[in-house]
Amino acid sequence: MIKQICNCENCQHQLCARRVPIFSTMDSGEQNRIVSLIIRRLYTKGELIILEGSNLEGLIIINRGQVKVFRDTLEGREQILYIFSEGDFFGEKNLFRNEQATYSVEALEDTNICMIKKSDFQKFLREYPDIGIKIMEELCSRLERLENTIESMGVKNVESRVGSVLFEFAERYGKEHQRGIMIELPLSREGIANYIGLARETVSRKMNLLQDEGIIEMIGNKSVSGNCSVYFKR
Amino acid sequence: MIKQICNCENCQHQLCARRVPIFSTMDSGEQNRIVSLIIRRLYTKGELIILEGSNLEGLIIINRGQVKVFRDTLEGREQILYIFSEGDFFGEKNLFRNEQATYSVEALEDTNICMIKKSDFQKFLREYPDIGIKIMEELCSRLERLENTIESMGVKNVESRVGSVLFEFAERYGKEHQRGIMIELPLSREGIANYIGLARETVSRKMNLLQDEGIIEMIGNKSVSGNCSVYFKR
DNA sequence: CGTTCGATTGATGTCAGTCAACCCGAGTGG
DNA sequence: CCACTCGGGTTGACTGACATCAATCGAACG
Repeated sequence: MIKQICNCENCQHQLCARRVPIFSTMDSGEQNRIVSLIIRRLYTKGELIILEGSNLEGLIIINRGQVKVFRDTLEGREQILYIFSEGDFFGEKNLFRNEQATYSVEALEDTNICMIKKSDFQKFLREYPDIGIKIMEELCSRLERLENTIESMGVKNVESRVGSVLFEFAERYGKEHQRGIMIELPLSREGIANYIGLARETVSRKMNLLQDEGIIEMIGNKSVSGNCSVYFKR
Repeated sequence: MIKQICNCENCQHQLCARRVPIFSTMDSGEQNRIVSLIIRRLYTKGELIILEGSNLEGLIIINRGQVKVFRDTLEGREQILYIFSEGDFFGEKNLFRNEQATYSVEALEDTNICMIKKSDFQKFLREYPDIGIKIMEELCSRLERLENTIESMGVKNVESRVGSVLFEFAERYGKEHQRGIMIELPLSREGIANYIGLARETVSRKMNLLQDEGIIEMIGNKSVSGNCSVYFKR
């Protein structure tokens, strides 16, 4: 069996700088400079990476794993804002302003992160405008995703909202399969509910409905170790 | 009486480059270079500036006036995403990617805009990384606003959603007044409804409720020439 | 085998959307 | 000056969809 990921410190560092889209335009000498500045951390599933209201020390990039970004609302509900995985970054809001985090971040699975201190990163940003452009592109696509979310939340048809979120997961994590696109859901029913602002029971019901209509097919409904999977049919 | 705004072409150009936060870090020589590249246009109230799906030629900056950014949904509703006014910019999404506009933009009042062609702007961006940083900051605060919107849409308490949007307007357009913060609403009831995803009647009812509770006070309810105003009480 | 936790299902209540009527101020035109 | 229309705002009654509450199920795990 081939060992797919080398676990030594150096390779992980390399991976981080090389795999991440925002550094992709730099040559390897420049990437090495970044590598030398990176601080690594490992979080286990369920661990809190950032607590809403705390201070952020720098830009955080996910090297391996998956996290949810969320807020706990006054009403006691949890609103999930983003699901981030390998290559995604966060903490960018606080690179310039000195404000507290506006959200909490929790590891959905065991997760390796790389951190670049605010001051270091600012230096790079001025030296390599292309990094800034990459970040802008990413921020723009996040804006677009949030705009889509708001549109679909404003338009109220709950069933299509559930469909949309499954479709979003299919695009990001789906694998081609003869029966359709196979998705390992990153979230439980409750998680999905918190992502799109519904009650968990409603998500349950609507997913059954989508299955009855032949749009999706659920497999291993119950938690087989992680969440259930879904086929998005063609 | 002092003429507050000079209407000659040059001054308007100057204003545009000087007033806009994203160019604020440049010295006047650099600003003049930008000025020379700007294309100006005037739109009258109600006029469409951008149609969803059309091609964008560059970055657009609002010099004077106010616009709404929205999408027409399949269900026949209009979802307003942003209200932009003097100094705000849009079209940034298409500076790098060559995609069609994902929203329409309409002038809410007579509006002067300045446009910088995509290619010109990209050059500036690479020359002055600070511009990029300013844009990133602005994109981040838009993200934050959308995140707030999503949280409040997900959390469903309709009355506080109406309150939040009034508070947002108060922060952006409010003037101090002995009775509270005076806001000239940029949107009609229907507009507000389309902004936060409610029915116009519901907005009406909830605003009355907020008034009964002594949180706001409405003046000149009916359209006296533009929209009604509101005091946000202390 | 019992416990736990997520998912499901059913019954019920509530709140916002919808439909319809009406109000009111502003134009308009005779 | 008055009658008319027009458009936004308001109000009331009704309805339906989703939240809520409660019970049950079923897989995983000790």
